[in-house]
Amino acid sequence: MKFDPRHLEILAAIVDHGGLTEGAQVLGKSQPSVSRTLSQLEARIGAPLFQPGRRPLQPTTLGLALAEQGRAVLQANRTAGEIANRYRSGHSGLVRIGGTPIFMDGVLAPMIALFQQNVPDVRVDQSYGYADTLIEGLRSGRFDLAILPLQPDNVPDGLRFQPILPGRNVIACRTGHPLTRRRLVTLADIAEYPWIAPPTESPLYKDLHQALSRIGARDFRISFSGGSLASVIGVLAGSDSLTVLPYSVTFQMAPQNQITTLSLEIGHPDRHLGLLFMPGRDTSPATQRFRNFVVAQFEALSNRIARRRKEQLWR
Amino acid sequence: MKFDPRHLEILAAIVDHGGLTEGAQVLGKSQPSVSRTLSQLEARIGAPLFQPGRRPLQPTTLGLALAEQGRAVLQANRTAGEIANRYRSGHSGLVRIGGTPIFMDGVLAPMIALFQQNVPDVRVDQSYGYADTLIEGLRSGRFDLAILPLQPDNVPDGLRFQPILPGRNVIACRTGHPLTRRRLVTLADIAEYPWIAPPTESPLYKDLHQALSRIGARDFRISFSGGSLASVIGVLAGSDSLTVLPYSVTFQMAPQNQITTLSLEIGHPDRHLGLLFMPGRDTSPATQRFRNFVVAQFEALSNRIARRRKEQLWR
DNA sequence: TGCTTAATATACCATGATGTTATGAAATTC
DNA sequence: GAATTTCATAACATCATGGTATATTAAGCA
Repeated sequence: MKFDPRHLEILAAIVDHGGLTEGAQVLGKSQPSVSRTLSQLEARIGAPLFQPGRRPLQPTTLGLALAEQGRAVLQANRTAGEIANRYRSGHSGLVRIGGTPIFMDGVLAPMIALFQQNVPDVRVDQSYGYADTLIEGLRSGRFDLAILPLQPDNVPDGLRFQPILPGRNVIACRTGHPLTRRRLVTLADIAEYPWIAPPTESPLYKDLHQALSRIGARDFRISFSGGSLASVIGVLAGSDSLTVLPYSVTFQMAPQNQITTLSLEIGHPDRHLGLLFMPGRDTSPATQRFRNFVVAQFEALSNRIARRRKEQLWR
Repeated sequence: MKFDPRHLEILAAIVDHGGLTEGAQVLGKSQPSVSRTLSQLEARIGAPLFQPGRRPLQPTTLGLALAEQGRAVLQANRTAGEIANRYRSGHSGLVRIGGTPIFMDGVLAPMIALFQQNVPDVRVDQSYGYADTLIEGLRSGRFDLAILPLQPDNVPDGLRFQPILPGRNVIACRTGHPLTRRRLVTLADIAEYPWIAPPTESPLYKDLHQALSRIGARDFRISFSGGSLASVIGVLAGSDSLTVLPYSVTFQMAPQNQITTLSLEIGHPDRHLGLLFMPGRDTSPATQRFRNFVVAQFEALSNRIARRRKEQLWR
């Protein structure tokens, strides 16, 4: 024998609220509607679910047993609603992000950790990639969100770019590096040190070349290249090599006291770090929540950077 | 957010059977119907429950979580069906029987025990009463079934009577009673022993008087009266008193070896022991099962009595 | 008892969800 | 790239559900 689970729900409501009228109220239905459903149920089963001819409507044993199952249905329904609500409010779900490795490792990873402290049931799938890969991933729906440096006037068709930080690069070295003792670093000073180069596909790689050629450096020596941020930092901290890094990355890593920046101004690329996504596709609530969170975090980061600069100028 | 529990069931079926088509088959619905329900669900939630653009239809995390609740609904629904089936087949429920005390205690109680060995989830509510009470109880719906001695041509209006044993009374005494040694008991023999009388409302009481007057006994002495079967047997077994009991009762009690019967024929009342019930009222399956069981048991009892009598005659 | 009140059942109608068949579109498979 | 499987869409019928109005019935009370 097969029931309509809604009928079991209704039975449970009647039993639990002691009467047809109250049960109907709780269910948000009219009393006659509930009454008829009950009649149908009893007719289907061929047995009374309530003592017949009793006005405060007392359930039979059978009625009680079935109401129990109705409660189970109600419960499952409720938790299903909960699950959906959590999803719709962005408290659970999946965010698939892609981004350039250095930013991902240096800036975003700590933010993801913070995000998941607030919203632990949102799973974040992170992938590495450079512009072309990321754009393709967004278009094909493999990513919900990409984070990468981009020229704001060069945004791919059909995608939206939300800048979050100006692309400002600096020359980084280990703390305690000989050059950090000098108040003013000249081109001649840096010439003798080897360089760590990012992977060739990385935009930073082009930045490095551009910056060095702009300040007139030529024939610089590359001692290490192609590593992730972790290996770059590892080599940097254990040698007197120099490298080019986004300022945001060095800023975020400042507390660890492993690396620092040289006070040699190099030109800034005309790119902005930002979030890229497809405005057409209906993004999941979790993704939206994550995007808002990242934007807010970068806002905060930007403020901290500005304050820091003001302090340095003041000194 | 509130769901239709049937939709959750459908979702669970799709997930568990790996696809829309198979899910629909299991549910006994057409594939388009299930497909639309799924679309509606996704539309309501505003999120895909299955990876879009995948043909063997793989569920998302959200889909899996909701399917889990759907399974819970399905499970509750299944056990509700089980409960109903058990009820409808008479394997659970309530039987309210009323009957005359002596028969209830002496004959029916052991049968109830046997019945509940087969069908342990059927509850039996037993009440004592004599004809008028029982008839009134049946009419008012307080009893499902009554067991009592009745004249078959004197059945109350609107009730049906199903005879199960002829009303045959015997004179009972303790085993080892002085009279049991005699091959033939005469009126003079029994005159000196006191009598145990059933309660005055009991039909047995009238039977006792009728029987004794029919065999010519007058001025018999009543030493004890009004007790239930247990007290009657108690007094009977502990004294040389005599009493009148239905033969079925003494037969059932023979194995205990407490009481026996005198070979003094007394007249039989024109009543039959039988089941009384209202044919109009829809009896519960458990009641029907119980009635069938009791009838069968009495059939068997009747056979045993007949065999026993044959054996005795043979001797 | 008989009256009053509260609770439940019934009648009737409207509507909307569900089910069906027929058919189209898309993704896998070979 | 054709074949096949799988899912989505369209159009329509129908039945269950929900509503309002009203009758019926049990409980409570004088």
